Formats: sequence, C-alpha cells, structure tokens
Amino acid sequence: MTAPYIRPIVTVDVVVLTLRAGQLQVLEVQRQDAAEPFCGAWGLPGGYVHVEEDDDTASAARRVLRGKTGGHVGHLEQLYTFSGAGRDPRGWSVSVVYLALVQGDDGMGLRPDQAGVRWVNVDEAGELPFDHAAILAKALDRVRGKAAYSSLPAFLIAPVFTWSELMGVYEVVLGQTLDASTFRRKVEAQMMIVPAHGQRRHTGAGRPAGLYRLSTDALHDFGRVVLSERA
Amino acid sequence: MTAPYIRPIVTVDVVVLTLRAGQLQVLEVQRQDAAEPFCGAWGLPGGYVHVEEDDDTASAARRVLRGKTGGHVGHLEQLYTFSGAGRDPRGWSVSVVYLALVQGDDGMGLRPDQAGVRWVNVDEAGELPFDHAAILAKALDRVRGKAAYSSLPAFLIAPVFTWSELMGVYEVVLGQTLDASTFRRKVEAQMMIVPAHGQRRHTGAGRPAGLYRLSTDALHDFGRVVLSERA
DNA sequence: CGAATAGTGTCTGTGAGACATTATCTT
DNA sequence: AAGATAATGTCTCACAGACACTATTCG
Repeated sequence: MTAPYIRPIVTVDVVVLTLRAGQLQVLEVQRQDAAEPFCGAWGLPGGYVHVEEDDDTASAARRVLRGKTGGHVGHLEQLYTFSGAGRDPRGWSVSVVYLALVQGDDGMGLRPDQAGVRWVNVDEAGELPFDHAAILAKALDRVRGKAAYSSLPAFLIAPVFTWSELMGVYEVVLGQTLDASTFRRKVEAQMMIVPAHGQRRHTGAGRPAGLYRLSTDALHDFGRVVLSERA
Repeated sequence: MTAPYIRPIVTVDVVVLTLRAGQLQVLEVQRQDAAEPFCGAWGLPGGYVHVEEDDDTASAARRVLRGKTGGHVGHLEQLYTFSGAGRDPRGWSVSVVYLALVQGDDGMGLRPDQAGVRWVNVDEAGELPFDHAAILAKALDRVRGKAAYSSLPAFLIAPVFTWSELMGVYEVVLGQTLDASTFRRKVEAQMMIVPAHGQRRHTGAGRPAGLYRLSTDALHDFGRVVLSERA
C-alpha cells in the first residue's frame, strides 16, 4: 500500500537578504490571495511546491524568487525545514526554507520598489505571519555564524568590490568593527579573493582603491575561513 | 482555493550513529513491506509523517526510532531536507532527515542484534536504497564538522566518561590523534564537562581515571568550542 | 600643502602544539 | 619495584589584535 497517509502541505519560503544603505535588509512581500491566510500581511516570499514543474525544493525556491522579484540571486542555500500541525492554519505543513543573498544598492533587477514587495531592516521587521519571525531569526543566526568563517557575506555586495566594501559588509553582518590589517591578513591567507581589472577612484578624496572579486573557490564553496575577531 | 496543488510524499529518515568497538557505526534497518520499493534492502530507518499523530517532523523522527529500535536517543538534530521527483520511485517526495547520536558499546536499549536491525561501520555501508548514500555522507560531514568545535561527539559515548574515553571519541570522529594536554586545555576552557562522582579503575593496570559528565550548558547547546588540531 | 582614504609594517600577548615530567594505580 | 595509564607542567613558535606608519589621490 503506497502512501496511505494524509500528506502534509509542502511549501518553500525564502529569506532574501541584502545590504542597502549600510543596513542588512530582508525582502518582504504582501500576501495577495484572499482565499489564503494572512491576506494583506507582509511576510517572507514563499509558495507551494509544484510537483509538475519543480525539480526539487531548491528549484521551487528559485521559481518563487523569479515570480516575486524578477531578479538575480547570487547565493541560495537551504536554511532549515519548519513543520508541524500548528504553524499554518491550512493544516499540517512542511516548509523548506532557503536563504538567498543578493547584492544591494545598485539595481541588479530585484526591483525593490515594485508594488507588493519591499525591503525592511532585519531588526525592524514587524509582525510577521506564520512562524516567519522564527524563520528570519534562524536566517540571521546562519548568516552571522557563517560570516565568522566564510566568504558568504561577500554575496551581499557587488561582484567587484574594494577592501573597504568587503570589510564593511562583514562589519555590518557581524555587528562589530574590524581591523583592516588583520582582516586583510586573514582573507589573503584563505585566498578568498583575487584582483579584478582596473582601478576605481573614491567618491571624493583619498587614494583610489583597488578592485577585487571572489576567487573561483570562494564562489563555489565556503571553506573554513576564520574572519571574526574578539568581542 | 486552499492547496490546489498535488502534495508530495513527506517522509522522515534518520541517520543514527554510535561508537562501537572503536568504530563509528550507522544503524541500518531491513525494509519489510513488499508493497514498497527496495523491499529486503538494508537502508536508513525512516517512514511517512503521520499528520494525526506527529507534532512535527522531529517527533516523527523520534517515533520512527522508537518503533524500529526501541532505544533511547541521546541527541537528535535536523540534518537536511532532500527532495525531488527522482529520489523515490513512489513519486515526488520530501524527506526531512535527522541525525541521531546514541551511546555505544554498553547496551542502552538499542537492541543492536534485533532482527532486521544492524550496525555497520560508516565506511563499510554497502549499496543503500534511494539517496541514502548521499544522506549518510552529509551526516558524516556534519558530525566531523561539528566535532571540531562542539561537544557533539560526547553523545556517542556513555554519559559518564573519562578523559581518555572523551578524547578517544574525538579521535575516531576526526580521524586523527590528539594531544592529551591540548585537548584538556581546550575542553576545560569551554567548561564543557564537570566532574562526576566516584573514581573508576582501569581495566588492567595504571592509575584510575577520574569520571566526568557533560555540563548542563554542553548538554543543551553546542557553543563554539574549538577542539580540532592541525592536520 | 593638508585632508582623506588606501594600504603596509611592526610589536606584543596569547595560546596551540609538542613533549617532558610527575602521580597513582596493578601485579 | 616495574610497568602501565592518568594527569600536569613547560617550552616555543605562530599569529591575532593593536596601532603606527607610508602611499596616493583630491582640492
């Protein structure tokens, strides 16, 4: 007897983070369907898995992002799976949650001002539907934890960046200031970045900064790079 | 229109690890139901989520372990969620996989010789059904990764242990020898263990070793304990 | 020139790793 | 006492953190 059991609802949700105006921000979408719970509320993008269309939950997550933001996603990883009888009024549900990082502050197609879509500072997200508050908290734990030992925060900025910009994103994510010399030493030791072409001058005064991009290794896996400093 | 989509199959699978005879071993069960795929094959314990009975997937995992091993589980954590159209012949499926660690070598109820249940060295698991080989590989990655910075491997041995036993389990999991002095310094710095009562004499000769157990903190969360050494 | 930002050099304390030494048991 | 294992002490070198210093641009 194959699958005699009642099947739970299966959805994917995505925590999309970026860096805008020096702040870590999360993407919220306004729930539109009047037949579904929390209609009108702002929550994390998500939706049902479509078994005819999606290869797996990761591709379902990409489809959700395509549909709701139309933009390009720099990094996507599975975060955690939330489940239970109580988390969704529609019934016993499983939500496979993904974490997406996209570059901020210079229009990469994510249409931040599109109707029904908005960016919110991660510490200013209001009342979120379902268990989205717990999901967001877990995503922040993950990003902050990985920031201490991986190149992951680099996906929050443009693919070509200066040392200042790279260190700045780590400082925002980790919530502490870093020492430029120590930061460079650690990043260089891990061969996490390589020089890019050209030079860019700073906005006002000062010596122009060299440009860099993530190394091929850093783009594909996140080695045990230790970047955190003492509290 | 609530849930107009075809719902995937939702199962849980559990990678149960222990330490027996100085080896890291995984629990396999023989698949019994002739109506289900891979009947007769040895694979990871798992089963359908029962929405009437299970609070969430973690409780489904505990139920699966109760039913198939009857034993006590020292540590249970979510590992990863595997999904897709191709991984299960019964159809598009989602499997929420858990990692369980149990103490080995001194009968704690897990009935290792029960019919249809067996322990296998993790590097000698044969042909596994579904994507269980990939699941096991991911579990080993997780355990080895966490061994470098947490008290997690301690759940593979008895709750009261000696320094030798604790260091031994780390050596087996990490696959390298450790220095006793350095190991003690790091573990003590993290206040991971506390003395237990009594003294235990060694099997043959030598000074008897003091007994210890995990501290309350280490039992509940896995702090950033750094225990690995250089390769 | 001075201001501003980029980037490098150097000192020092901590602690990991290695290994020597002491302690306490069995036979 | 000899042998075995437990437990602790000590040395050294690498490196993280701190900060001073040099470099290169703009106005």
